[in-house]
Amino acid sequence: MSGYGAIKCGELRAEHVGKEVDLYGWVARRRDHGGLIFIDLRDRWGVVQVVFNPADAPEAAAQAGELRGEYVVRVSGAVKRRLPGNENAKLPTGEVEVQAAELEVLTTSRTPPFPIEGEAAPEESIRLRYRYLDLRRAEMLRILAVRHRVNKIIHGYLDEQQFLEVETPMLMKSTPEGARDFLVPSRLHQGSFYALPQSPQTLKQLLMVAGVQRYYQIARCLRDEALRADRQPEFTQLDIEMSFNDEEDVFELTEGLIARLWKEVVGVELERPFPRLSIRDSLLKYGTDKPDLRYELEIADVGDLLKDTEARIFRQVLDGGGVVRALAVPGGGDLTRRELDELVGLAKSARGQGLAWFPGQIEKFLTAAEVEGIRAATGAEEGDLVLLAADRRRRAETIMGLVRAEVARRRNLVRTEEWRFAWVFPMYLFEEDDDGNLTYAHHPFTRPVEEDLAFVEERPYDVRAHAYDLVCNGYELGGGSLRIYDREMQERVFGILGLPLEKVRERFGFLLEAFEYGVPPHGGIAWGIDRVVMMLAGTDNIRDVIAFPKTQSMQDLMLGAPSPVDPVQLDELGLALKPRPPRVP
RNA sequence: GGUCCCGUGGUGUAGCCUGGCCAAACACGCGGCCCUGUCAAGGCCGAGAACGCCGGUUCGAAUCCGGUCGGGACCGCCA
Repeated sequence: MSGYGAIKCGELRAEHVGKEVDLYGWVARRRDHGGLIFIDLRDRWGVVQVVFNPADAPEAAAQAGELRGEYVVRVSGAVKRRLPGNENAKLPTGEVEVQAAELEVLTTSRTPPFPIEGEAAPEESIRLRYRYLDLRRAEMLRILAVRHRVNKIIHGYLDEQQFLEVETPMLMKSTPEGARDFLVPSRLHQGSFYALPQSPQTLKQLLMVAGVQRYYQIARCLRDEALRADRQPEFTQLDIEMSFNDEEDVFELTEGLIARLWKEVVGVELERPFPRLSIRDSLLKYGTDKPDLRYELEIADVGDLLKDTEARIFRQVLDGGGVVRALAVPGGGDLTRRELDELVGLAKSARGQGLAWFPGQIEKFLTAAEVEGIRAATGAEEGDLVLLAADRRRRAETIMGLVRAEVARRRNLVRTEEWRFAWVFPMYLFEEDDDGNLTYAHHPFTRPVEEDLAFVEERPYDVRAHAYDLVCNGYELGGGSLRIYDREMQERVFGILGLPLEKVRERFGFLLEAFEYGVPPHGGIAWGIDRVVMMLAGTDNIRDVIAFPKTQSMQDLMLGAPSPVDPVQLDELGLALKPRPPRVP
């Protein structure tokens, strides 16, 4: 076989006219005229028409009658300019065709379970079951190519900037915080487990101690958490860390790379620098930490305006320490009851009580001054509808964030051609855990804004961090922080977190020890490469940018994973399966 | 842990709300025959689903109800 260097089907052009070629590819279509037979031959580069004419190649023409979809063939023949009037403007190869002299069927194919040609993808489970056929579709090969290009540009850019790519282990150590780990039992150390990396976070910090100074890695990360349209258990990060830097260096580097990617992959010149938005404003105005800025619709806090309200639903929430947030829907006065109910349903899906609105149900419980105040705060104009959510702060934000996005979508307010990047910065250092206790928002090594430590005792949740997220069009594309390098500062933070040094040592002793040997100030960022590729490929689904993804229930429908294993394997590992508790009907 | 949507020949859909006219329609695909310039080729003929599965309601269920399995979206979760 010498087809490797052969010309590609999809690359044939008028300039090749007169050449004798060998073509290798898949049969995309057969048009059999009884005498003449046309074959569309497809490879990764595209499709070209092959003509079999019994008058000049009877044997090949006879064989061609037996061809079926997805047969893999070799065709040799001459590239010819198509007869005038027979060109196909829809095909890049449409000016030419190959006059077949010889046909060799390399392999046959069963009728595929779904069409490889054609735009519409079949149901997801079928695509995943036959992923190799799904990937054969031009759209999927195109996305694979986008991903390849992204990786290549990343390598090139960071190499120019003198970054060193370093690989870190897949068999790591489990830590109780963060996402749930995937565990790997140790055979040699029975009863002990490795953990697959959630991210190379601690290792890249050690590489800074090592003096690498500029590190990056396109790293596979694994988290055993619930899936979403933009989340897979296995995903890929561009992990970056540098020394002697501040966040401005991270922003500059990142923006430069993002700008290059957008320019080279989709031909878009991005405006820089990216705007910045504090986490406080983001949650308040957009109800999310990853705002979509392609539409306005700002949420307003109207709790103060209602501090003396008689309306019971607001009274109760406000007295209970909750908040009231409001959003004006431009021209929303014409929303039907049904549409309003759907928005209420959205609020309920976030476990909220619902929504209030005016003009409408809530108006009779509010004073004219309150209504006017809220209208002013939300910028509502004549004919607008004002939606209100009253709840605990975090929940009210979630509800309003969902409502804001839904309203924008329904009313076609999203400027879909725009790329609205922003840095969410600064972020908070601490947050409240489920039990109302203070915990870290990112990880315990995130560097606080030093001046804010002055009020850490009184208002710990207002302490800012040198931490940032990169967002675009409602997606979080990456996040990072500067790290604490000063021992005193680190111990102080542990103290505030109520983490006894002993406890910390158990988990992160290796890191703390390393930091005793001359640690450079450092910080970095990690991007979700899958999401970057999603944006550049124009899909809203992470499964489309991963060659072999898992379903929402974390199964691989093609491999049939996960699967039970041979008891012998379990025994070798010193593992025994617990009987499943019987189902209680 | 929870909420919601979807599941009809190989594929994509219609039918389901308003049960009987549905052993189920349409398109593509598939098989056969005809056809020397098509390119979503065309023409003729044909095969193919008892409606994911289980149970219930009913004289009667693809259609209503419950459960279950599979896929998806979301909330929680994802330092």
